[in-house]
Amino acid sequence: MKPCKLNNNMDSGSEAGVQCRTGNLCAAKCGSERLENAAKRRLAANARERRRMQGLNTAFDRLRKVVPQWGQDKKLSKYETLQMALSYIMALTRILSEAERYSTEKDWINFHCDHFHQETCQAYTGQKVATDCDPYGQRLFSFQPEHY
DNA sequence: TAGGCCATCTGGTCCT
DNA sequence: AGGACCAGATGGCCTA
Repeated sequence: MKPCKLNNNMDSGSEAGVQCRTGNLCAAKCGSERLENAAKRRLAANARERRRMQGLNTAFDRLRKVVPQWGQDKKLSKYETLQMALSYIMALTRILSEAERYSTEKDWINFHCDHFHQETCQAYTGQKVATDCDPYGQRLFSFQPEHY
C-alpha cells in the first residue's frame, strides 16, 4: 500500500494559516476544520474512484463473457480481453461483408453451408451433407488475437 | 524469487 | 466547487 501523503499535502499553501472573520483565536480551529474537510474530500474522492474502477471491471467481466475464450481455462487479463474483443469484432465484420457479397438469401445459405455449418443446412436445402464438418465456431473464429 | 496482473491511493486536469 | 477521468506510484497476490 502506498504510504499516505495526506498530511504532507493537506497543509500545503497558506490555507491553514489564514485568519477568518472572527479573528486570530479561531485560526487554529479553522485550520483544523479545513484539514478535516480536505481529508473528507480526499476520502470521498477515493471512494468515487473505487466505484469507478469497479464499474470498469464489471464492464470487463461482461466483455469477457461475450468474447471467445478457446481453450483458456484461465481468465483473460484486461489487455487480452481488449485484444480478443478487437479480433472478434473484426472476424464478425468479415462475416458480414461475406454475407453482403452473397447478396441473395439462397447464395448466402449455400455459402454458409459450404463453409461453416453444413449439418444444419439440411433444413434449408434438403441436401445431404457430410457429418464430420468442423463446428461452426471452431471454423469461424479460429484466429489468434492480433496485436495493434 | 522475479515478473505479471491487479486494487488502491493520489494529484493533476478538464468539464459542468 | 465538485465530480469524472486519467496516469503514476505502490504494495499484495499468484505463478512459473
